[in-house]
Amino acid sequence: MATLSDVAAAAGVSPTTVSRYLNNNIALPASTRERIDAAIQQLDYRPNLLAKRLSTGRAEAIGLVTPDIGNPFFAQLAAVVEAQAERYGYAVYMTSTHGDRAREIEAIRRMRDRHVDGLILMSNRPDDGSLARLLGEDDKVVLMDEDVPGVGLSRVFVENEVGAYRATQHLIAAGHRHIALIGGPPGLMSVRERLAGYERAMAEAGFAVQDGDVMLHDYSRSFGRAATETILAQARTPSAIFACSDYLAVGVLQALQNAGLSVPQDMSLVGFDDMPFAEMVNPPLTTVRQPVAEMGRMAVDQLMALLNGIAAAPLTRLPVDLVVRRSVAPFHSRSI
Amino acid sequence: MATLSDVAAAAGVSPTTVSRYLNNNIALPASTRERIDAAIQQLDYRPNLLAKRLSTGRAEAIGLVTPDIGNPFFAQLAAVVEAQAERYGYAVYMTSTHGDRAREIEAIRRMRDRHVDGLILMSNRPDDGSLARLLGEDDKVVLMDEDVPGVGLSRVFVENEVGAYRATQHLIAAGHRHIALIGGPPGLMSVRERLAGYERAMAEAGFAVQDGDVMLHDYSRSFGRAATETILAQARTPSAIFACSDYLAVGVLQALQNAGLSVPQDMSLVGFDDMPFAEMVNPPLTTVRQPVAEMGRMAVDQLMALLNGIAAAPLTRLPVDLVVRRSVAPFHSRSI
DNA sequence: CCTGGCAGGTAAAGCGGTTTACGAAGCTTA
DNA sequence: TAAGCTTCGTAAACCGCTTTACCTGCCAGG
Repeated sequence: MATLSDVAAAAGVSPTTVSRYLNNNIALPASTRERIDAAIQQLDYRPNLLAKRLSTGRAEAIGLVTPDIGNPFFAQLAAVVEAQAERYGYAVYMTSTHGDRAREIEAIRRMRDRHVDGLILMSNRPDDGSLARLLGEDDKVVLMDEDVPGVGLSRVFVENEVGAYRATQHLIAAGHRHIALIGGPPGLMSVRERLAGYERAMAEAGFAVQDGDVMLHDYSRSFGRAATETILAQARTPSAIFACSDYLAVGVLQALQNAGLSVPQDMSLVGFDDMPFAEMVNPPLTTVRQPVAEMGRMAVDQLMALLNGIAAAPLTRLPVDLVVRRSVAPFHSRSI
Repeated sequence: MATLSDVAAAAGVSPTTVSRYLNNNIALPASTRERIDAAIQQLDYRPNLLAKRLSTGRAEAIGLVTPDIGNPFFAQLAAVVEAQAERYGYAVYMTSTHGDRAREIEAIRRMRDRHVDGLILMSNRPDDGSLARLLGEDDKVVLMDEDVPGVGLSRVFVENEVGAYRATQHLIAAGHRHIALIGGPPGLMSVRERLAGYERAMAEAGFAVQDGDVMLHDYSRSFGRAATETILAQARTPSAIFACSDYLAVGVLQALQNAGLSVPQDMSLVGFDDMPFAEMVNPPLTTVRQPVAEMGRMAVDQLMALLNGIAAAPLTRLPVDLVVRRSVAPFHSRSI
């Protein structure tokens, strides 16, 4: 590989000159420029980024920490983040934490080691304070999707409360009065907010939320299934379910199918996220769409602002949309 | 940030000593070791990887080039690759090419720039030779899932032909004699091989493959839909379809549903890939499972072998499995 | 008492860039 | 004609670590 010095020698100038020329901080006459360009061309010179980075202290890379890059939601987000980062000329390091504290910490370390200039962090477990402590010392971090309470970082979230409110309202408008909620880990911001939206809609409509109507555990398909089975075993079953994620909703769907019930005739269902598979399941799922593309872009934009020393917005809330498909039907009394 | 020299000064030794101690190539008495350890501890020293890399020339990172990290198939693969690379102490740079030649080339460039030590490359478009030319000069590259003809690189593929053969046989065993195939881009290795497996099964059973029974275009849902519409418009419609990807199969499912036909009663269907959504669609899709976890692991293992100067296997073929769900029924003549 | 070997280090030259500070030559301009 | 400004550049330190080659003192063996 040709180095800067090789180019300089070939062009008959000093390495300084070539470096400054390439970084646009020197004015050179056309003849010199041409000699340098020719040398670069001829030697097929490409700057060694490792050296550049050491020298400038900038890695021109960001880190993306996700719970699981194999999950379509995070994968989509990752795709957008990568595309947007690329527009700024930044590369993206990705790492999956698998809900593991050690790996979250490791990812943050990597940033400190100048592996990356900044970090976009998605967590999916309630923090016990250790993450907050670790992040407290950093500032080139943007939190996306889920909160880490107690740190003064820039955040990009969606309107969880409003989304849940609309989803519940949609069910209420269809005539449902007894609506169950199945949600993720208690303590997680998204869960709290979605629960709050549901409760607000129920309260405004004057409907009671009873014991056993709210089941929180995690955002998995298997919990959707288990929770549904529990619900069906109750004396008074609801006529509709609001599942706080599409994964949960698919679990609900499976449990209902196993029980010989059909959606939406026997049970109405609304999900959250609008995962790619939401329109492929049967029936196509009515759900709350998260603006994945915008989230990713916004997170990168905020991070770039931080890296350039511009104060980023402390909190961005992106709007969600109710996507009406075919998993909700008007309420009609029937015997389950 | 504390540097190596700071540690050395604090421990009363030279930087050389600290460096060699940390890299295990010096034998030191316990007292010195303890002084160095204490200094590291106290200064919270973490080596600057950028400097280390420049010095050693090793990035301890690999690149993963995928057509689209937002696609669940590639996302799953990415997750496995990342996990496996981590076990070797390597970080992963990911980039999506969006089927774009320029971005593929850019990704390969990045490796040359020593951004990464090696590359795992997944392409999804037939190469016109430009990729092969570019790769011809490299050797720390492993090809996964899809071929780039004409380069002498290590490859990790699945048994496409066998998978298609089994899928077709499964339909034949159910009594189907007229089976259509819907596939991806002609010219792509996976397409050619899957087509070959289908043709072999048909030939062995003594069934003709007729004009209009094979439709190739791309691996998208929309083509699955379009191809199915074309098939349904034909005079003689098949009783079963083998879709060369689950995305295609979902498109087929939608087109059939739109036409008022149900699967598997009116049409049997087998997919390929076993995407996460394959068991969520209705009916759950019978499909050929690719061993995603093994592919990813194997690709990383091969790459690590290359990086350590060990010759990697030129070609690894991983076995596939037919996953029987509910989209295939015994043939019975009926009027469509 | 000399020699050789081992334990316990160190100096210094990279790796390939960036950046600060400085300077020579040539041209104006008063 | 001297002062001053451009124009066109350069020398050298530095980023933080690795690595090669070497050095010093001490002890054992002959």
